[in-house]
Amino acid sequence: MGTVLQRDAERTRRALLDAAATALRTLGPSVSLDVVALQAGVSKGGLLHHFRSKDELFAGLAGEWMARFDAAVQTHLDPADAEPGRLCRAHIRAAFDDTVTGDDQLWSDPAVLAALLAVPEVLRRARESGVRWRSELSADGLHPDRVLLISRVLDGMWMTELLEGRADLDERHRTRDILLGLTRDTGPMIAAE
Amino acid sequence: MGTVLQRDAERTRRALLDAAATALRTLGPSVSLDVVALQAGVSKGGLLHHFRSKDELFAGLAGEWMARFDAAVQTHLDPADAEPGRLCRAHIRAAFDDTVTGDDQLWSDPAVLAALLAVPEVLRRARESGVRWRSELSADGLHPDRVLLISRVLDGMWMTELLEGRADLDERHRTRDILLGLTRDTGPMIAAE
DNA sequence: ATTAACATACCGTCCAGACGGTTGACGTAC
DNA sequence: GTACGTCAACCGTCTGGACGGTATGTTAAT
Repeated sequence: MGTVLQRDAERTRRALLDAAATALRTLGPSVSLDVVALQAGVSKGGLLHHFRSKDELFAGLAGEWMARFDAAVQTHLDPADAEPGRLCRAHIRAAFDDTVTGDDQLWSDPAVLAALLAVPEVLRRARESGVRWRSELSADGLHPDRVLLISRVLDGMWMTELLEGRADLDERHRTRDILLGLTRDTGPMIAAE
Repeated sequence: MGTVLQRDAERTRRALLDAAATALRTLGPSVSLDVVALQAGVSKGGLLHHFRSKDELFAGLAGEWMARFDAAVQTHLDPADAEPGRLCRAHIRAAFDDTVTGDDQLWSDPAVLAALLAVPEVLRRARESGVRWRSELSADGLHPDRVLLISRVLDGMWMTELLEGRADLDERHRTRDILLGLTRDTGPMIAAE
């Protein structure tokens, strides 16, 4: 049968990351390793076996966060869509996906993101991904001004959710539809021209 | 002559807040009171005289930040502008003001903002201001969709600067002009209709 | 003299990380 | 198939230092 890891290391690693995210959301970046370990049902020694330092734990969190982000975008890529702006549309649909639930919901909590970005080392890593996403979106075939606007709005969603909580469904749908319209050349033009 | 405060309490208070912001940017929210006090040229006892606890210091930081934000918007309010969207335009011009310098620049550093928002208590206060700004902008006489889009983009600027650094001048100007155009009913329409 | 504005010394707690152990899975040899 | 070596996965404890906050002095303005 499938290789069952000895004592399921991967499982505990996941549990540790989930616990860290949970604790981060409620306690901010000042969480202690003890709390995370306890929450994950592991001793502190066990935690330090998987992440040799607190920074490494945070780095792992950042990696997990970005991996989930990439995966979410990938999920929302429409195979039937071959027109310019398809990647933008995937980003938009991923950002406004309201069907996420369970553990995944934790990782889309803006408070977790804020706590993560407050850690200088994490911020450094996030910047690298930031420029990658930027270049990918730029190569999506849309007018630069449209990409510019869409990117800023998507970024803004995080900040807005952090400051005002998640908006009601109607507003979210309006925002999403405006953005999706911006990805269609037939949609209302916004760039000066 | 003008009331010179005894031993210039106001001055040291400012110095403490500036030092806290500086330390916050480089060290994240785990900054210690000792570091802040040292940086401000004050003993820890002196710090605790002005801010009786660490939370109070953070609360003071948040208050200062929001006060500076309000002041910046106020500065960019055009008295000669009486048309709908004047408050939105002030927000936009404030967000894209590149002439800020010196101490003020520190307070417009997104890393400071991120570190602040990671503190749960600060986040709570920020939320109150968030809904206030929102209602003010809604009463600015513009189409709701336009306000929606503009607000999101302005919020997004913080996140973008945090993740990618400040964009070059050309891009900033383009973004600003797009937004300013959105505040004019004669500008290109974006709302479905 | 009184009070605000600091400084100094100190205490109790918390916490990151080190360290030495223990347990269980897996291969290997017989 | 069983005894054994080995290595990753994990546990529990300890410690040195950092850190928030208190308690108490000291100085300057009014």
